Amino acid sequence: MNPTQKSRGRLVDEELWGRRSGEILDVAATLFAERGYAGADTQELADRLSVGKGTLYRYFPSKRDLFLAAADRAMRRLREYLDAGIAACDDPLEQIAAAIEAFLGFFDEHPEFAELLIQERALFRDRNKPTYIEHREKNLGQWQQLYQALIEAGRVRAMPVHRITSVISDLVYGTMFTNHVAGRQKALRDQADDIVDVVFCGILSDSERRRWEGNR
Amino acid sequence: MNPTQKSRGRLVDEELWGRRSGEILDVAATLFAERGYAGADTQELADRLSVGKGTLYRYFPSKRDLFLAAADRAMRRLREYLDAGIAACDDPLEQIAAAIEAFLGFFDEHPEFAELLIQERALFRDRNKPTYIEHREKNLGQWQQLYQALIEAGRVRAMPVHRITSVISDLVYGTMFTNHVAGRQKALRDQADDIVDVVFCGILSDSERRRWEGNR
Amino acid sequence: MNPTQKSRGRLVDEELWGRRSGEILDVAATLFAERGYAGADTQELADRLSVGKGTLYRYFPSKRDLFLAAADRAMRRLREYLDAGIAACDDPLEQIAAAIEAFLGFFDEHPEFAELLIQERALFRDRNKPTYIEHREKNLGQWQQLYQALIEAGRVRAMPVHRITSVISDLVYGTMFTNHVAGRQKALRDQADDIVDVVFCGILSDSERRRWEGNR
Amino acid sequence: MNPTQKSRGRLVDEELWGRRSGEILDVAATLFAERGYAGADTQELADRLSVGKGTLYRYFPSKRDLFLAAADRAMRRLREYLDAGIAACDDPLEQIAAAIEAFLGFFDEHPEFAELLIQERALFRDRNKPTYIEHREKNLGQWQQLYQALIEAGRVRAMPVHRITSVISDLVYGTMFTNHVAGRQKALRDQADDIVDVVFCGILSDSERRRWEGNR
DNA sequence: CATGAATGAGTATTCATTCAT
DNA sequence: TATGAATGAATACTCATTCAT
Repeated sequence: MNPTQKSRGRLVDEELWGRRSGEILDVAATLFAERGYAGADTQELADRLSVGKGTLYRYFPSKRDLFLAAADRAMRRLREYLDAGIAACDDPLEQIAAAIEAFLGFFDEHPEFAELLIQERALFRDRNKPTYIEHREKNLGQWQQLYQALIEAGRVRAMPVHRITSVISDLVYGTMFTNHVAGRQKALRDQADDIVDVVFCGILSDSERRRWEGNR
Repeated sequence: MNPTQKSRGRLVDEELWGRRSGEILDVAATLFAERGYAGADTQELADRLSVGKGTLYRYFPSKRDLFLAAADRAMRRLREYLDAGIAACDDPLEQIAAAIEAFLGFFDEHPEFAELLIQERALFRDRNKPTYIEHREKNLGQWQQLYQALIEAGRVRAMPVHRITSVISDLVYGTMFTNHVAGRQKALRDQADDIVDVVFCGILSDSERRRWEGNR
Repeated sequence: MNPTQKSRGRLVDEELWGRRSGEILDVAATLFAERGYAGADTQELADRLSVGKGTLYRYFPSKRDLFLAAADRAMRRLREYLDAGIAACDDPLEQIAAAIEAFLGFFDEHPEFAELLIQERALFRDRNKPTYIEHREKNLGQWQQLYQALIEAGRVRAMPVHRITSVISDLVYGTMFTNHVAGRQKALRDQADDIVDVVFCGILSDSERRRWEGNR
Repeated sequence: MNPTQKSRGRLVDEELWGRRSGEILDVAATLFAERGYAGADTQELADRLSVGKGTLYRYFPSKRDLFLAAADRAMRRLREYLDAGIAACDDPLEQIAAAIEAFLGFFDEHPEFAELLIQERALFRDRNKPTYIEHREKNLGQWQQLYQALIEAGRVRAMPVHRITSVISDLVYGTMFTNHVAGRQKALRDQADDIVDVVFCGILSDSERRRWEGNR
């Protein structure tokens, strides 16, 4: 049992551990979404995974931790999905549009993750920050840099960058929520275009905009 | 026990009924917000109201119904609050701005109602439409008429009106949620101004907007 | 609802409460004795009492509290039993003999109470003092006064009174335990006589006693 | 693999077996005493011994057997300890005193063994005789012979020998229990002296003893 | 009408034991 | 032989709801 073997052994174990954790979280996310947190029975989760209930507790110390881990996993996946969407564009403005569409597309493909985020805040009101807010704050900085650069390049109006990030963040969250709860009413692409159109250009006519800006 | 007395008696009863229902819903809304739906004990509700537990069940057939009635009441109050805010302005654009600020202000004053809406969807996933969505759809028509008129008056750009209502609705919901969950970071007035600024004028510079619109 | 009625109502309630508590404790003591603490199922207790499980928890906040209350009740009953036994005698020495016999007789009649005391210490090792020790210490003073008087009257040898109380207490506890666990091997009366004979007169012959006392 | 090697191998194995069993029982006794039977986790036992959980089951078929073996081991050690104490004296009466002191001293040095005996009866009520009672009965005969000889030698009063053995056995058990549970209140030596004084000489004064014996 | 005592369904979690490696 | 990952039986406690008074 030399260090190499040991190390290899550990690697295998860690891989196994990570794989099984992931499987559990995937199935758990779906179950939580289907039944709600309270309605989700640990026994059913074990049955769906074809493992004993005790095994679940070897990986996650409680149902609550399992839920929160699933929510966290959802946000990591969202991040990857967004990054992939953004990377497909070169122009910063197109990156913004792509991020908006990717955000909505992600939750459209994974309604169970939308459900997780909605439930988390309702059930674990004691947590300082829900998973969603935490991830949002983590990404804030890079968006603000991007907007700052666009302002300096004269492509975006001069305004505090946090105004842009706040409005867009809140808008996409609200849209995701409404889509999930009330059902999406139009093509995803069109929906993203609507958002981008309003956020980029505003709703006022040119003449009215001049008047409105003059008044302030 | 003549008809008159009976009728008067009924009137009195209905008044009493409505008053007590209202008291119950007020206290219930606060309790649900403090403890969450599951954590809210009917016994504690009865204690806070100084009535027996059985009495609650004379007014509402179940805890669930009580919760949903409280959520519905919150939305009625929101409606009244918005109407009052809108009525203070004459200009349609200012009415829009006022409605946005009133919406955020309402939930700022009544965080327990924000909590109710958040919890409702998480807990009663079987309901066709959450209270919030139902009320939103109920008010949709009048807003669309208002935007249609503004477009015809050349004050708002020509675009499908649902685009405007969707974006604004989702944006204020998302903002309300974020405020409630993560705490509001700036003055309510400034926050409303940010939203109005972006929605009315967009974020692009004049030159960039022309280019962007040219590309479509 | 004048004070008298109220008072009467309360009395009735307290009576009812006390009666039901007592019934529960009686049945619980037997069940704990039969099955042991861990083996005693709250459901079975409820069944034997023909009440719902929830009712038990209206009277006792936990299984543990129920057990401890039953142990405490056992000690109160022992005390009453001892007092009755002692009261039947006038002569102090006969009172001592009577108390010893009563102690053994009590646990002979109520083996479930013996079981309770034995289990208590094994299971609730965190308690400062088991019920038995607490009651024992509570009664210590009066026995010491009695022995002191007997010494002053020249009926008991001059010696520290705590020596007498300790030895007798430990002896009757040990005898109770052995009887309960291994079964009593002789008539209760004879057993008590054996104890009294040894404690009162010692085992040494007269000559040997003189030698032994001379050596010290 | 010739017979000799095999034989030697077996011998070695048996030694190893015995040594490891002993180690396990030592650690187990301490753990059971610290946490109680139910609170003692086989995992923690394995950890303290730096072996796998499965290994424990190669030595003892169940947790219960492990506990009982530990209790049995405690009694064997007590026996050795008593024998050593007795062997230090020549005079039978002094041997009795020595045995009493040794008994109390043993459990004073090994409170974990006291705990084991207390727990055993509470938890394994199905056993015919607890370990303690079994060992006690095993030693009964030799003590009775000793007392019989003392009676014939006129050093102990004429009385049934079982009276003496019962009283002394029960007394030392009760004292051990009280010491363990409530804490010893005086020097071990003094405590033993108290017991011996009462058992040997009784508590009555000479005159009262004559009267008492006359009455019977 | 009002009460609140009684109910009992419903569930997360633990941990001794097994057995494939 | 030794291991420790996997198992699943077993159980106290809560709290919405009922209904006799």
